[in-house]
Amino acid sequence: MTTIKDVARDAGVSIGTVSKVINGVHVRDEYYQRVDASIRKLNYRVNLNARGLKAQRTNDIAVIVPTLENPFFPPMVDAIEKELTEKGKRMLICISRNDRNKLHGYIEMARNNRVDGIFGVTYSNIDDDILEHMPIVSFDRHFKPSIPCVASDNFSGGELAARTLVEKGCKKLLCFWTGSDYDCEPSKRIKGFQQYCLRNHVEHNVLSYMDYEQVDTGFMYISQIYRDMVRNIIQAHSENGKFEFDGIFCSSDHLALVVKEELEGIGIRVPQEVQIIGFDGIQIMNGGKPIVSSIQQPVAQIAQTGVRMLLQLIEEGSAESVVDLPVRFVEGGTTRQ
Amino acid sequence: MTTIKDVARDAGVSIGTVSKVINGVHVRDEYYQRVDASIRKLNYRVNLNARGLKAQRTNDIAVIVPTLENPFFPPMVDAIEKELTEKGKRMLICISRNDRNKLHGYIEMARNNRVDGIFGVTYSNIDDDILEHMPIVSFDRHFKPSIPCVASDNFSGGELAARTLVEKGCKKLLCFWTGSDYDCEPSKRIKGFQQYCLRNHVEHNVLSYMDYEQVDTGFMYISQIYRDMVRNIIQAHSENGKFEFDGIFCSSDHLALVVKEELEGIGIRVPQEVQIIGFDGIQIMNGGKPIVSSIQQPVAQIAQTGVRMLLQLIEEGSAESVVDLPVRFVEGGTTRQ
DNA sequence: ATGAAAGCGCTAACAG
DNA sequence: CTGTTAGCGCTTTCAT
Repeated sequence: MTTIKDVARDAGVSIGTVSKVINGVHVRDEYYQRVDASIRKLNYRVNLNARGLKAQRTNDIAVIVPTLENPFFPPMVDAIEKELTEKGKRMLICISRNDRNKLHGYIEMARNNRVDGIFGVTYSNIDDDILEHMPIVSFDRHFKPSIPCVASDNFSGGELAARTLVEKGCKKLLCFWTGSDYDCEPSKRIKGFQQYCLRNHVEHNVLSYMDYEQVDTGFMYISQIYRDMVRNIIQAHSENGKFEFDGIFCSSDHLALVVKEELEGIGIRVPQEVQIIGFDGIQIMNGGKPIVSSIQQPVAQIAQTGVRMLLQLIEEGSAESVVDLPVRFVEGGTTRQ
Repeated sequence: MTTIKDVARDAGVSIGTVSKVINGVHVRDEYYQRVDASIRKLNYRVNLNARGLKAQRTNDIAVIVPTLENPFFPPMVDAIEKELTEKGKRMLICISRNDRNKLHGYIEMARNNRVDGIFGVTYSNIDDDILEHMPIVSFDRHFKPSIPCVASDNFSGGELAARTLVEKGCKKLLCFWTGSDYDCEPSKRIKGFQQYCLRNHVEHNVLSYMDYEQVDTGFMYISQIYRDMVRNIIQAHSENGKFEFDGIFCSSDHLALVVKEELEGIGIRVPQEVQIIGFDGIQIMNGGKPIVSSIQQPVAQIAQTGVRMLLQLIEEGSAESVVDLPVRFVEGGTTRQ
């Protein structure tokens, strides 16, 4: 492997001069030409281990996601990768698979490997102390006050869902929640939903199903438990083939899809009898169309903002949380036109 | 940041001794205890830049995928990550987005950054010379003879699809191909399909639609062109609400899904009138069930085998292609029980 | 403007 | 078995 030394020898200049050329510091044009020619000729590349050793950074960012099986995450990873690449960073991906130990292992590894920072798109609990001295930005979750968080405007999302359902003719709303625990940003959706209903005197209820270990991280996709739970809840609120509510706001598109299927399974038509709005705006495998009517999160903007925050955190030591990225309603067939 | 030197000073031993402890070389127990204590006390971590500089490797593997929007890739990435993590490697993810320049940039970056090897899950063309001196294993594709390839037993997959359709009562088969060009492993599916039909005297045809720039890499998901193409082909082969074929083998689950939708769109029932079998066995967002009847690729096994090959290539300088990983038929509602 | 040289943290060869 | 030390490739200060 050719090193800076080889280039220097070949070009007949000192190592320092080659280094300057590499790093864009001005040198005499004649030298520049010679060095440039040698670099090409010898097919020289900087050794980033050496550079990182010297500079004490790696330009590597670790992105932690719980899974790629939940269709919300791949587009997110995609967007983050795009953003990081543009900033000249590399992306290390860490799939925690909702295993606390695995997650800690990753963070350990991240510190070990001296990644410059972490973008945490994950709902797992993390011990506070393990996060010390590591630039980290989290999506949707407040690990601790010192860790900035990026998120959509979940509160407005909840409001928007309720308002949209009402505007589309619903009289009795349900907020159906299977999700992360209450100190996360997403839980603000419930509050937004409730506030709209209260202020506008809309009859409503909130049903919540939690499982701190696996809810809403994608692992329930493969479990029948989740579907059974949905079915039971729907049956508990149905009578004579009629569902108690005519508008449902679900905590995720996945839940919305299951709810839709289960309602249709007992002969209730969607959106004719019951309208459903999910959250996320997932479009995967559906030709660019949302899979259900939904409150769509601005994935690209989340990635962009989160990466900007993280780089700022790395450079300047601090960054402000941004938790109001704009959501929008998208039509996906589970609401009336 | 505490270094090996700090630990040595704190423990009252030489850095050599600390190094030995770190790397599991035996030292006097008393020293071991002291060093171990100091490491904990000072929260010491090995600097992988320094280690990598010394050892001339990084333990980083770059995985190149065209996109994460095609639901086939995330589970693949997931499986590769799992495998690499088990082997103590880190995974850098590179999303080429089907942009030749971007891909080359990545490979350049990979060389620049001294990743130890590349796992290429991509159909893009790559200039031969850029692949010199880089341990690389590719999925499904033969970049050049020296680059080992891992793939499913595509030929058997094609046979299996044809046989299954026939066994389920189909009389006139269609192989509907939108895909990679013919020198890829996947094209063997066509051959397997044809061989079965010829040997068993089954009436059949092959329709192929190619676009080297974007076919089957997921980018057509958002394009109407793809759907229009499918619609046109279906209409061209339909008369009086009847499709010319009663069994279709599609080159991907995505195509199968579109075909199904378009057939149903003109009133042809699936699987009653026409049965469809896709390829891949995608289960995303569908509660563990395949989205269509399909020939399923053994993703975990592909990842496992590919990683093993890559590590062998890195360690020993060479590895054999494996292109016969077993596929199986999975029921997904588009074939009769 | 250029070159010489120190040193980033670690490993391994060698001397003791 | 332990300590000393050279050197991995690079950047950067400091003379020149």
